[in-house]
Amino acid sequence: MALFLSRFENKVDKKGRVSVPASFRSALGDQLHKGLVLFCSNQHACLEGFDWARMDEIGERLDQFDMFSEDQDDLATTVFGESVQLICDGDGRITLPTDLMEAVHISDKAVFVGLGRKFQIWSPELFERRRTQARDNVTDRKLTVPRAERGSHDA
Amino acid sequence: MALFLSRFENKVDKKGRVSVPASFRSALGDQLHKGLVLFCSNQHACLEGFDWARMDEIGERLDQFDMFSEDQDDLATTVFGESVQLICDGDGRITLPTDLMEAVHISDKAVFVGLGRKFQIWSPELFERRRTQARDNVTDRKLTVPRAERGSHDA
DNA sequence: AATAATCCCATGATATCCCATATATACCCA
DNA sequence: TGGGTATATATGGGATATCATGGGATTATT
Repeated sequence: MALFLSRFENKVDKKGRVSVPASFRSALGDQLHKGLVLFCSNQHACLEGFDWARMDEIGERLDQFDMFSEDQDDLATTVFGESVQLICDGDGRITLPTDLMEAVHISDKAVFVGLGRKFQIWSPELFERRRTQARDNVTDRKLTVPRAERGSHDA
Repeated sequence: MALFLSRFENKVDKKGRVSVPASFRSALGDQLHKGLVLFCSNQHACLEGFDWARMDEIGERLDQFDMFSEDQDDLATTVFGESVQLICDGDGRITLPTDLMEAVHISDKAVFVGLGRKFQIWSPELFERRRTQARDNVTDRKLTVPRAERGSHDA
């Protein structure tokens, strides 16, 4: 499955187009033609991006909730209801919907941040803040990558 | 899995290219084509390098967190967001990104230090300092290599 | 027809490929 | 053992391809 790495700051032109980093595109492999799925993060002022395979998996995981549970509905509504599918054009660009851009304060520059299975899109200013915050959390709370195989770890 | 050993001082040309030591390359084996993953160390003024399999594994492990957990995001942002994937060219060289070079004060020479599962890249001057410091720590504190099987020692 | 979305091509910058050379190490044969 | 040759590795430079980006043309949309 796709693995998204490192950071890229790309320009957003006046039509709202941004180049998806080439390495992200190649990470998608043959999933590329299905495009990306974007939605507003619930935690941060940024967009979250996934490939289709991952969206499928999110569906699976939500299925583990009790059917008709409120939680499932809430999550499904924010994740699936709010998400958009964007196809790359011939030059590897996507056009960011204006409402999403406004929601996360992106105007003329966008930072793509690889987070492994997913990636995020930030305004450069907000990401700088987020970057130090994440780093501080990791050191303060001594977070480490969990060992293989154990059950889910959460805060 | 790859084992990185010993030290090599190689030149960095004006394009930012360095030869990856041949022994490191052969340690990578068939992982070579996927390249190396580099990022700034949190402890020292140096770069840390892993093979791709290792990165994949970290992605795998982070997957065990609940989706959208804060901890997962913090870790992923610092681990994946800060790292870069570098592919060796036909002559076994990588081009170091300028921002990484500046961060660890590498200009025209780079020292590759094998550390077993990972390796580090230093500027020759800083490494000399680090070398004596590490040696002193080991003798002062009588450090030894721990036995097998116990808990994971990870970044 | 007016507006927006998509496609297509041009450009500059950067990174990648390819070949030439130097240097060191391993190898071979007398 | 010694001398010489072959192989691998490191390094330099120029040609080539890729990528990000801008602008215009073309097609949908209503």
